Amino acid sequence: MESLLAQTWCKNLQESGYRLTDARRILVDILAESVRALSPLELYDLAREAYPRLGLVTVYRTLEKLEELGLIQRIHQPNGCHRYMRAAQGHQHLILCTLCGRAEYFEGDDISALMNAVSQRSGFAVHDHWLQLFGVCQECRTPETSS
Amino acid sequence: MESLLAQTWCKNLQESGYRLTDARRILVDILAESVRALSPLELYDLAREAYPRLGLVTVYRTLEKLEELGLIQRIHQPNGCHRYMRAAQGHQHLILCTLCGRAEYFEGDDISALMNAVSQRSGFAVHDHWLQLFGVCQECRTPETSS
DNA sequence: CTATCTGCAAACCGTTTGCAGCGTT
DNA sequence: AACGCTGCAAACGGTTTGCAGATAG
Repeated sequence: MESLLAQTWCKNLQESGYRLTDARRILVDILAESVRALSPLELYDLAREAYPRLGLVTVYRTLEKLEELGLIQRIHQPNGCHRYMRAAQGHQHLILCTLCGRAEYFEGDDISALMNAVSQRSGFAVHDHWLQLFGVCQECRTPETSS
Repeated sequence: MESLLAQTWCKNLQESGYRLTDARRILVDILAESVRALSPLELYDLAREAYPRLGLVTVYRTLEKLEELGLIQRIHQPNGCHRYMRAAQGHQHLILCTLCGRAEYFEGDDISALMNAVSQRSGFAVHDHWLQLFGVCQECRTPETSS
């Protein structure tokens, strides 16, 4: 039931001094497994199927800890709401399906050259950047073809 | 008092069937002039210096109309709050000072190649993208040098 | 004169905090 | 047994909506 990634995350939580509870195990399980970036509410609904007594607050507090440990990351959307997804490995960027939230990472590293150029020209000390694509994933475009 | 850009925006508002009120004139004036991306509350405070009876709600409603007309655009920040700034001309991207909100546009057009590549590889139909840099502007780095 | 715009108050939504009791370690 | 974690309820901050009166056209 519990994926390898989920197990790693649980161990990571414990080794960081956090306790391993039923609520956390279930949330970690869903997040580690998901190909979609999930909003706190979506995650809450999914988790409650397996664990109905879960509270929304616990979802927020767990997301906070997982993000702090660098296991997941917060993803911004045009509408202002946030979703969460397993963290990028190294220098990856995200493409997000605006219909279902499916998210995939890709590499696109020529950004650093651009950052330097802009840094020079504008006088800004650039210390961070967002590169994120939005679109519609294959599954959402071909409704009945894939399961 | 009223910049050329502000005049254009006012005319644009009127031609779109909106009425030109004192509140709108002042808000347009500040937004068209500003080198900083402003939060609704900042804009409200600035505008109230000239027009104390202004309500925050009017600020939101005016921002909504100006954005709808494509004159300003909503800018997302890491913390989740929004700022507003005159809209990009053509294919420009933004660099934002995380201290004062100063914002400048730059061109960086090789993004479209990347978009196509990712589109092919992932099966997503990409229809939008964010490229935004964050940093500290010259003025914020050298406090007393510039006025 | 009419329709739009305004400001106020109150609703709203996602998120955070305080607290008493429960569960891990 | 001790402390962290949980769920509830209530607070919070940014934004939106309903309304009666003011104002642009």
